[in-house]
Amino acid sequence: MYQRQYLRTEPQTTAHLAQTMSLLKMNNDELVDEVEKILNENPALERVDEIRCPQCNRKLNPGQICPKCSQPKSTDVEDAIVFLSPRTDFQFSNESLSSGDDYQMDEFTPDVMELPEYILRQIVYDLPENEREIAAYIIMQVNEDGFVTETNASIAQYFHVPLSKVEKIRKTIMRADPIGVCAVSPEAAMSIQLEMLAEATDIPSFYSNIVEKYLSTLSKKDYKKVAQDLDLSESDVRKAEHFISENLNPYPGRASWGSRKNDRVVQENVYSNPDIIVKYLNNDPNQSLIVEIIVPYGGNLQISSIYKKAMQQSEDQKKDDLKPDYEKANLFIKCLQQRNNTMRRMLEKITKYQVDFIRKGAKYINPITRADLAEELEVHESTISRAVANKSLQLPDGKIVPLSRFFDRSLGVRTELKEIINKESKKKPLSDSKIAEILNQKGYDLARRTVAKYRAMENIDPAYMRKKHDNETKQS
DNA sequence: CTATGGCACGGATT
DNA sequence: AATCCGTGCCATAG
Repeated sequence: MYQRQYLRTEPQTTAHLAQTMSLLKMNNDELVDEVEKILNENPALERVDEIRCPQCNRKLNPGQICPKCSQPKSTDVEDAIVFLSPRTDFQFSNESLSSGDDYQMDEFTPDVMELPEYILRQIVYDLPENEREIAAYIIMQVNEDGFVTETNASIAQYFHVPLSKVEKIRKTIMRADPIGVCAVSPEAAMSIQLEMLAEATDIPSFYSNIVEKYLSTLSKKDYKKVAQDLDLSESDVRKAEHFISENLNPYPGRASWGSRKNDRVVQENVYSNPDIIVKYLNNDPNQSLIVEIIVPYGGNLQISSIYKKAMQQSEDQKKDDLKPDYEKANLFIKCLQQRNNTMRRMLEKITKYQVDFIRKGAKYINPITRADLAEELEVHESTISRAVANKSLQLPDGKIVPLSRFFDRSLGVRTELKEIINKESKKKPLSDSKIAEILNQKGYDLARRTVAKYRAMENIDPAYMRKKHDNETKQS
C-alpha cells in the first residue's frame, strides 16, 4: 500500500503503463517465464534469497506465509482475508522429485506433465508436510490412463512408513479430481468414484460389490452369473451396468472432460496451477475465508546491490551506460508491485460479492460484471478484464476454476436447472418449456430457448433422451 | 402438433 | 471495435 517504491502520484510514463498492463494479464506461469527472461538479460535486476511479504515487506522463511497479513484484521468488513503470498512450495515438490532419480523432467510431454501438478495442487493443503513428499511420489508415477501400479506396500517400504499411512494418502489423492486417479486398477478407481457419488445421491449398495468383483463378468454380458452370485434380479444387474457405464470412468487419466461436443462448452475446470487459492481458516467452513494470491517473486526481487555500487563508483560517462538497465529494473519492480496491488484490491471486492458462491455453491453466484467492479475500484474496465484474464483459482473444495467464473451471469440458473432435472422427473422428464416455467416461478426470467442452450452447455440430454432410465446422475 | 436444435440479430459486455 | 449472450423464428424429427 504505502510502500515507498510505488506512489500513485508518480508520473506514469507510457512505458510504465504498457508494462503494467502486460504484466496484469499474465498468469503466474507466464509471469515466472517473464521474470526469468528479464533476470537473464538485465544485470541490474537480482533475485534475492531473502523472501519478503509482498504486502508488508516483512521477512519470511521459505514456504512461510506472512503471519501478519494472513491474520484477520478488524478492518475487514467481510469475514475474508485477502493477501499476497510469496509461497512457492509447489515448486519444491517437483524439484525434490526430479533430483536424485534418474528420470528427466524434460522427457515428459506437456500433456502428461499437467495432470500430476493439477492433482498435487488440489491436495497439497490436505496433507501434513511430511506426507506431501509421499503424495508427490505417488502422483508422479501416474501413467496415461491415470493409474499408479506400484502397490501401497512397496511404497511404504520405500519410504519406511507404516502401510496405513500410505493407504491414507492414496485415498486422499484418489478423491481429488479427476476422481479415482492414481488407483492401482480400473476397479479401484471406479469404486472410489462410486463411493463419492454415493455420498451425494442414493445408490444401491450392491453396486460397489459389482464394481469390485464382477466387472469382468459384466463385460462378458454374463448378467445371469452376477445375478445369481449376488442374489439379485437380472434387471437389477442390467440397471447397474447401465449406471456404471454412464457414470463411472475406468480410466481417470483419460480426462475427456475438457472442452468437447458441439456448442462451446462452459469454461470447464482447467488443468493449470491456480494463481489464487481460496480456503477456510483451519479448513473449517465456519471460519473466515482465506484468499491467497500467489505472487511468484513478489517479495524477492531487487536492484542488484553490486550494480548499485558500480553505478555510484563509476565515472559520469560510464554511469550513463549503466543507467538504462537500472531504470528498467526499477520500473519493472514497481510495475510488478502495482500488478499485485491491483490483484489484491480486485480479489477483495470479488470475495466480498461472491462469498455465498464460495461458501454455499454455484447456485448463489452474484451476477456481477467486470464493469461494476471497475467502477467500484476506480480503475478502467480493461484493467479488470486483464486482471481476470487467464487466471485460475482454487476453491475450498479443491476445484480449480477460471477466475472469470465469478462473472458468469448464467451459472446460478444453470445449477438450478441441473437440480431441477436431477431432482424432479425420472419417469416423465420435463420438457424445456416446463423447465422454463418452473424457473420463471423461481424468479429467473428466461425464455424456453435459453433453457435449451443451458442444457446443451451442461451436457444434459433433451427430455426424450432422458426418458425411461430411472438412474441418471449427471455431473458438470 | 410438440419439442429441439440451428441460424442470426440486437443489445450488453469486455 | 470485438465478442458474448439471450432470444425469436424456422426447419426438422418424433
